[in-house]
Amino acid sequence: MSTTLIAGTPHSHPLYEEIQDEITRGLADRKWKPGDLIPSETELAKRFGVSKGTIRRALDELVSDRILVRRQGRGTFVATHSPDRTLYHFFHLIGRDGTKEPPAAELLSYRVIRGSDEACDRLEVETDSKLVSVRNLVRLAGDPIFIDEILIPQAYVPGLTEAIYVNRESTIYALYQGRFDISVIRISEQLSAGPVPAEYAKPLGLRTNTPVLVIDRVAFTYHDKPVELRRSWVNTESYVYHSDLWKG
Amino acid sequence: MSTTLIAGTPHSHPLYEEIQDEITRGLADRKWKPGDLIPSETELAKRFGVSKGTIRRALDELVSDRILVRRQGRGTFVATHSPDRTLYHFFHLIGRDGTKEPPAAELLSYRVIRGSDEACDRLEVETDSKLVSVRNLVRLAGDPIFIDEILIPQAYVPGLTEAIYVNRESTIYALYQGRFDISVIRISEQLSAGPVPAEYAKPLGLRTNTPVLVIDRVAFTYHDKPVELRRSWVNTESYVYHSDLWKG
DNA sequence: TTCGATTTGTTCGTATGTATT
DNA sequence: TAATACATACGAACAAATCGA
Repeated sequence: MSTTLIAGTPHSHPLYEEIQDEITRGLADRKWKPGDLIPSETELAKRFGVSKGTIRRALDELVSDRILVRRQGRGTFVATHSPDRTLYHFFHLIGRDGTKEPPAAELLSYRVIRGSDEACDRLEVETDSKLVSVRNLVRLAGDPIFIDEILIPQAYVPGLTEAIYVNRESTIYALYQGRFDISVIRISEQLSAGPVPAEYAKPLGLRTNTPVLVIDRVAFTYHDKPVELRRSWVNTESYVYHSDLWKG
Repeated sequence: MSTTLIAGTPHSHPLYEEIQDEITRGLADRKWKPGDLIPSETELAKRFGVSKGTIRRALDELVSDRILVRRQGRGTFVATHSPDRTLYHFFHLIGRDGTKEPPAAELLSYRVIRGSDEACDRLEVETDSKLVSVRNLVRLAGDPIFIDEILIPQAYVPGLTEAIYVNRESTIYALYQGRFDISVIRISEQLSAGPVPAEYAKPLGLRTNTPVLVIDRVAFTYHDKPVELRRSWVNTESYVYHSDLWKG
């Protein structure tokens, strides 16, 4: 109806995509927050002036992307970074025998720095922007397995302090979401191998130059906006990175 | 309507799942082969005695898993291992600058061996089964980047010879599919870091003990049946393993 | 080139089943 | 129990792409 058709431009978007965009915009604008119940399919159908089937079609992809969660008899909710979601969706280290262990982070350093050109570029913020830099030693089943270096624009986490960071419950992504309204919904990782950095050999209990897995991660929120950079150095003696293709 | 409802047993499977299973069975049994046109939605609806909507629902997941491909105006086809599919779906090495290069394999050795207990176990074949073992040096943009060791039960590729292997067009998975009716539809990989094996240092142009990325892959066909093991040692100086989560 | 038949893509509406409150 | 919400299934209509006559 409001889909104005201009001659020559075959206005390719189907209705359900437009509605999907509208809903995603509502999520990005925090009209609906993680954990919230969004309007029922019937209500949305009324509001957008389309059939229930079209609403379902619009929600389908958001549900399969784990941005929304449908619960029969209750409603449709905005997904949250519950421990299990973060653990089994964004955490890919498993034991060589297939076992999963919850990570336990120990803070090594917490600083505010000026971002390098490359970091600012990848985060799509101005050059020299202030970034919060956090380094952790992470243990699995008690053993030190990897070291994390996290970079996030300070502007995205106003008021964050070392104390708040350390005393958080649950994961970092849950902290971003609960306290700063930032929902990480997608990550992109590049993996390579390299010698363990000199200063990390000791905390990881490795000899100099031992090969470690290097994981470079960018975390994105809605509309593919990058919000966090993270580099991990992993001792892969007992744990490996698991990638299942396809499907999730 | 024909879904006979027995009191107490809440006939757990929805209709579209049953139909999905039927179709998957047809694929596994090679009733429809890769590249084939499967019956139209209308025809399938008639054949199964359900509505077109239910057929679409049944096909949806197979399409999103890239097992089937829909083409408007033409029909629905069984997916094939076209070069681009294998390259962009099962091949995850990209340049550090994001560039993609087609891999060019050079045969190092082709043998038939007795599988180790572990290999036979992971391939779900009898202990001591004969396996074809292939080793390749793979170049990207002309440079030797990684080495492959492939293991596949000989029973799965009857008549395969070194000549056939070397003279194949396109990828190995396309060979499995075109000549041996084996469609790889899913792979599972475990990544770790380690020193380059002594015998591979030279062909890869690396110094002894240089860290390389080790990729352990299991390839599956329909019904999660494992068909191939593969281990790769990758020089990650210029190329990295890319993993996008989520979505494909 | 045009036209019609076929096939998938989109949208609508309705009915009924099942889970939750 | 009743109301509500999602899940499944059916059927119909038209749009868009394809292909051959």
